[in-house]
Amino acid sequence: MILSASATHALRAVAWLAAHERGEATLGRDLARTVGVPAPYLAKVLGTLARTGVLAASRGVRGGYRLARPAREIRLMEVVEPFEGKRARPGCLMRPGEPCREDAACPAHRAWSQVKETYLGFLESTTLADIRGIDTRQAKRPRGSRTHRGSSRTARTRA
Amino acid sequence: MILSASATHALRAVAWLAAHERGEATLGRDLARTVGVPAPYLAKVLGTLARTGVLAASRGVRGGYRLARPAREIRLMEVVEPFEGKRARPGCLMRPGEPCREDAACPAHRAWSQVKETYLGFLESTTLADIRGIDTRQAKRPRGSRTHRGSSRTARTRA
DNA sequence: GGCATTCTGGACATTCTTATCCATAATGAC
DNA sequence: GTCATTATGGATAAGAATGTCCAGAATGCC
Repeated sequence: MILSASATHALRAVAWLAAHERGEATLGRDLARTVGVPAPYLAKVLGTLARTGVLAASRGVRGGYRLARPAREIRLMEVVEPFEGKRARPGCLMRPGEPCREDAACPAHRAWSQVKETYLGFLESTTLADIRGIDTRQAKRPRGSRTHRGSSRTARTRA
Repeated sequence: MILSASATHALRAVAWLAAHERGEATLGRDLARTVGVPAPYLAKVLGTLARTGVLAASRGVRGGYRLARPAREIRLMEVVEPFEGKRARPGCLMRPGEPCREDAACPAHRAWSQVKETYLGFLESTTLADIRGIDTRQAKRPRGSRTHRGSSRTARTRA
């Protein structure tokens, strides 16, 4: 997964907007339906995106959301960062919060730097136009399959 | 950050053990001190690691923890996975839970695959022996600097 | 102005992660 | 066997992420 649920919701909603740009704005509840996320929650996410300047929101009868700028001027990082916080820009593997120190060089240091660079590079250089082709709709779930979380964690009972 | 706090704790504790292998076992509280994590919590993490077969724990007077196997036979993935859960093995960018579909190919698909491969490759191919050189000790914090989290999230008040 | 429509904002509920506390079981030394 | 020592397990709490609910504000149309 890597990205948080909110960041993924944001990405999917925004990708759909990029793929279906037309004159009219898209309703929040319609976005929620195609993305497969509860509408009241997506509303929060969309609100953040509007404050950030990724989306332009308009109220009233013909209102809704649309991209604030052309798709190829919006980078994924911009969409994701407000929801990922610090996680969007990974630091040192062993001392989170501190920047990687070159002097503590070890085989793992180089490898980890490459992981970070690939990850950051992806978010910084990919734009919504690049994602446009993706089909954002949620696959219909098998009805009542709660994604099956938390089976192998610290708190687990057995093994 | 990318990795959860628990996974990072685990990594640091285990890396220290790899770097300081001697005859004796290391006490849980000593590990907690060098890693800079509250001892009662690290205990849980170490317990999980022991159940998983990464550490061998022994109780009593000369007890403590040591690596269950030689450092170069323990891969980072093995240490991290019990704490990262699904996140350890990232899936499709836009449809978390579902595997990436090649037929939905788009420029972003290739780039994202590369991110995943770099990340997975790092965890799967790096062993504790590779990390041995790292200095695991926590940098002394400026006294009362609570890492400063959660300033720019969905719930934030302004901007 | 009045009204339906749509986003906005705040409070609240729920779940997961992180962290703490304490009793208990295992171990080795005597 | 007794004792100090050390890990183990369960209950619990604080915090963040996620999700829900509802009143209110803006907008366009009549």
